[in-house]
Amino acid sequence: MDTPKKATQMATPLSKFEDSPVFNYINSLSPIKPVKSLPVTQTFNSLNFSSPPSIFTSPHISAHKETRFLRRNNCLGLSKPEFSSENGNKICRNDGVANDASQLYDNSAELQENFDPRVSMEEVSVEASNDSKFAIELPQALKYDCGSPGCDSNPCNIESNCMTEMASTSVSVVQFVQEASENGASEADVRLQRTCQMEQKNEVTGCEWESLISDAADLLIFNLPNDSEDFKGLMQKSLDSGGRYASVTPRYINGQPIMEMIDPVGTDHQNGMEHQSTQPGETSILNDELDECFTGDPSENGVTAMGMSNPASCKPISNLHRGMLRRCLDFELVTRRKNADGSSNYGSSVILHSDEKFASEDKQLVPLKPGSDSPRCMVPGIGLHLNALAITPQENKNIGIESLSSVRQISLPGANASFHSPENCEDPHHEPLTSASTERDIVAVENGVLLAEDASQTSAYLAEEEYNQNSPKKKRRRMENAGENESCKRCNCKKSKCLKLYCECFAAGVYCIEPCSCQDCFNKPIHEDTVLATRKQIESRNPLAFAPKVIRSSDSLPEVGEDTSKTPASARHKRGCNCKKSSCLKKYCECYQGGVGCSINCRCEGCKNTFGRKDGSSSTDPEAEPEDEEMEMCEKSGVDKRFQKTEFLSNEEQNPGSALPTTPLRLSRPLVQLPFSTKCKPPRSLLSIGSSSGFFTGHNYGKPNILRSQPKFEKSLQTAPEDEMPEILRGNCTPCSGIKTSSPNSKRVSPPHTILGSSPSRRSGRKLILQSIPSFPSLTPKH
DNA sequence: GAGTTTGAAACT
DNA sequence: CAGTTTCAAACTC
Repeated sequence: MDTPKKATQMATPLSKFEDSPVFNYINSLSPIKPVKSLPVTQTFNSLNFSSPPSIFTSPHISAHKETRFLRRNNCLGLSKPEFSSENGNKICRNDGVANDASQLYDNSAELQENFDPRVSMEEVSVEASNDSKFAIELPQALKYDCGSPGCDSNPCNIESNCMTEMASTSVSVVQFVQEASENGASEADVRLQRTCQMEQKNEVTGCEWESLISDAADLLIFNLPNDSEDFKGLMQKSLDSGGRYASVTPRYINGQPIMEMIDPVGTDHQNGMEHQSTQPGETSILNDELDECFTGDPSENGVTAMGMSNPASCKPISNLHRGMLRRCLDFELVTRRKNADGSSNYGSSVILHSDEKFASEDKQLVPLKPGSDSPRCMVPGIGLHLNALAITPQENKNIGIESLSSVRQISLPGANASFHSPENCEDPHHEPLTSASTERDIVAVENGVLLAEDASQTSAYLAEEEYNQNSPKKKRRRMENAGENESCKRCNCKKSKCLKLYCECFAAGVYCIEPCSCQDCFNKPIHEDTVLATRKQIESRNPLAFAPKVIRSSDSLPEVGEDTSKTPASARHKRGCNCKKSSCLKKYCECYQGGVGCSINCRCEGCKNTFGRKDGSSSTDPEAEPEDEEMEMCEKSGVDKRFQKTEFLSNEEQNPGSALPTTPLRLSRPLVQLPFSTKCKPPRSLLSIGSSSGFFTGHNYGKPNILRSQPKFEKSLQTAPEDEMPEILRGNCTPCSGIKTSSPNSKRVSPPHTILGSSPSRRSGRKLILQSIPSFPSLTPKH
């Protein structure tokens, strides 16, 4: 039914594409048929930055990423919307929300055009296959992505539905979805199933898919708890599809693989070999992103993906999951919490969002990678937001081991970690209570919308998480300290039961995990209620209790004028310190610890804060005082400070504006994470952040990296000559700014400084995020 | 690793 | 709001 239409539609678009020089170029490049499709995709891209086109658009990695994000978001949104509402249109819209695609969706004609290219792609690849496949093909492709990991027929259907929706055929899609949900007998479904089966044969596993499949109908329904799982599946699917799309297009361009990907079934026709490679690649796309984060080399992604063989397919899937998980960590945590032990429900939906955001924004998700990094570190270090990240590592491990099936587990451990699962501590990750909660809230409340809102939001969520972590300087410290070794280590509370701000974990909004040496700890998922209640109490007393302590002076702080000059980062400690003996030259001083200069708010005595004295001497003016000592301190802390500052800044950016106690975290997280994403690589503590940061682009990268590195740097710096340190610090400043900018919503949106600082635009973005995001992670998580 | 120092958080 | 106590991190040895 739809297929014929599509075919017709396709024809038009194809012609257009063919006309385009790009198309011709592509054709010339790739002997494979797909070439046509490629050009088309590109054209689409140019035409619409939106998701569908983007998916196909191979062109730029970034574009892909974006597309991924968009798509993911779309998918998510779609899935949710679909579930929530049966209207395909709505779904499309939701998808479109994140991306321009929405417009496309809105306009059937546009959609068709966009789709057409895809279809054309499919056709090309599938040509042998029936026209009807076109419509199906897209879905298949999507499925492919999802399915590659191991899709079940059902999942495929779902995916296909999503894809179709995503693609364009809102109506047809809807029908498909409905059919799938209802009967799953639609032709498209059948084909999809076939494709999925094919894929399954080729690739292995799709453990999650199984669940997804089983839940396909449910997914449509999407109920909260269980939905989470479904959501995950959906999200994953969507994500996968999205990611694949993006990746696919390029691949197509590069070679047939893409085509294959698109047409699992048809692809076989073309080249089994390619298929494998492509599939892996596709699946790997997301993985690649993740991997990129891990490896830090986006460029390699493609290679890795390609390199991945069938066996890899499984891995890729796992990777995908990782990405999903990572991104979703927070959400998962939340969901897990909700579900409590019921591991079954993941906050998948939420997670997906987060993941999507991360992935989308950053393909770099690297943060995810963090997982790859040392899981431990990730978990512990990350803290909340970070936690998620931290968790991710574990997740990654789990994922790797468990594979798709493990997804739940992974998600649980990783994302939820914080939420943890049932096992409080065991969950290694603390999870950012807040983040989890926030995620949940978001998911539950905003659902598709939030998701759709986009990566930016997701980033925001992440930022929140980060915030949580960041806000607690301590966490960073831990992270840093633990950094490499102790990453896992957290608190050592003995009397506070980890339910007071004395506890870094609690203060950070994360659950205590194994690394913690706390006694009688109640800051565990098991005691979620208690934790939340306590948090509320504390917040009731001091709404900003969980807000980041360091704020960007420029933005929120009134102090700004003064401090800005003082503090390198232009960040200040909200309350200021009361140091009397440390001269604000040790970490006892929160200002120093935070890498910010002391401000008017400080009541410190004998302030020698290298970052900026209360008097006005700026950190930049270290000479003023004991430079030597300070320098050293600075260096050590300097690095940290940088991080902290950057983080703080980001936080502040988020928070400051927020200044709102509750919300801040979320914001901060996203920001922080973004920067981190770039870091992906090594920084443990930051890992989480890094993962999030992945979104950010260049600027962010630098910052994130720095942040991550901090811990290491600190150590190294400590040992290193002072001179170097100062430089670093100096460098940090810029990085920080960059980070700031990037951090908030996502790199894209904001320009660095302006955004961070006071720039309204930035705020607006953040605000949006904040709004969408539940207030503090900690509180929300539970209920 | 144990003990001390420090300053924030919590309490009054 | 100020003073005191409690607490855990930071620091030192």
